[in-house]
Amino acid sequence: MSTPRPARDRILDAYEELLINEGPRGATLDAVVTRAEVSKGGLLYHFKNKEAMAGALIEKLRELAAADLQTMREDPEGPSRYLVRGSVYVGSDLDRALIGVVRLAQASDPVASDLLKDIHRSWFDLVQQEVGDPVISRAIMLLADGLYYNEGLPGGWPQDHRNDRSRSVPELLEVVDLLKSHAQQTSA
Amino acid sequence: MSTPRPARDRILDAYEELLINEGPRGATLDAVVTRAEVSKGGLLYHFKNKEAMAGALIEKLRELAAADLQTMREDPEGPSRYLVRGSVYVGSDLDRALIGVVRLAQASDPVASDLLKDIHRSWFDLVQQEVGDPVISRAIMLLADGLYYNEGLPGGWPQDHRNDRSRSVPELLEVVDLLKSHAQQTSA
DNA sequence: GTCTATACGGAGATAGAC
DNA sequence: GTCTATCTCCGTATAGAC
Repeated sequence: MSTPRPARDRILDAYEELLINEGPRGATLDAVVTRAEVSKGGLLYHFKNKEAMAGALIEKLRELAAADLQTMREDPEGPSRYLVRGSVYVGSDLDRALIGVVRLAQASDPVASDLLKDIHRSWFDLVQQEVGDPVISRAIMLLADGLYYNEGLPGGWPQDHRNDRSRSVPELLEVVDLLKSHAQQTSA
Repeated sequence: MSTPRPARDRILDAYEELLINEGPRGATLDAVVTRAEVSKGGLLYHFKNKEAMAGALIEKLRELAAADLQTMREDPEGPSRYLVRGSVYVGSDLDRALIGVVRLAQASDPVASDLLKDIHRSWFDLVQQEVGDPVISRAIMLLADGLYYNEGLPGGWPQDHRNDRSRSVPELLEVVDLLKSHAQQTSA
């Protein structure tokens, strides 16, 4: 007998999922309500309106991202490799919240955009601390961004399945190492 | 006395612009109609419905992309550098159509996704012909993708204005050259 | 804490006048 | 070829019952 998942959590998960798969347009209250198996009134008890629901998702991402940043700082492989590794969508809580909020940002939600900006900047700062050279750091960031968009966003680009995700990551990590070592040579 | 721009063109331009700036959600018939300065009936004379309007934009992109691919093939700097150069949004016809269609794909339009897939694959094929190594080719593609998303999509990621676009491109082209030269060493 | 009923507006689309 | 008028549906939100 597992306790049924609280309605509030079911609602937020459903909203997140719909944002990812259908986009902001598809993430209507009706759709959320159906997916979460609550009534419209039930939803609106937990979240005053749609904006409040988006706000809750954004807050959730803020917390998950802060925790992840700490992990990134402490990762023995270093921030660059951690970042690229983490830029393939595997459906973790962080992945889902992140892509959901990206969708909101794409729909011109300024709070969502601001948070993403913060997160992205934190990543960049860590990478640059490790790598030194800002141009190489930027190239690594772009590589990770491309990866995220390529594979994580349904319809963002083609998900080109010739390149099997799991196989291609170690190869990309070698490219990252190549770039890092070049940055060291330059600074020396 | 310049002849007024035909209504059909004005409509398509307005739709494109709204897709880019407001997303599919904001690109309503009402909004298009206002921006293009036609009536709703006028719009629906030229395009039977919203889907037809999207279809026209997709066709427009198909033609622009085909022409661009030819240019890419013939560019003396080679496909890789051409691609990265072209991956900063400068508001060309191709840029605008491309981002517009990306938005449609994000809203789960399968025709839009398919076309983007084709375009992306064509780019990859040219890059790989030039570079040889598939992993390096992929890294270059990802770099270009990241660039496009970073700078081209309002809200996609942060547009981090610390990195001035125009200044950063030549630096990134050097990274591309670095990757290319590494691919040659590997194959030798 | 969750439900039903309902008001309200916005968006897509049709019919037909000019 | 472009306009106005109008219909319908869907999505958000409120009120109030259980």
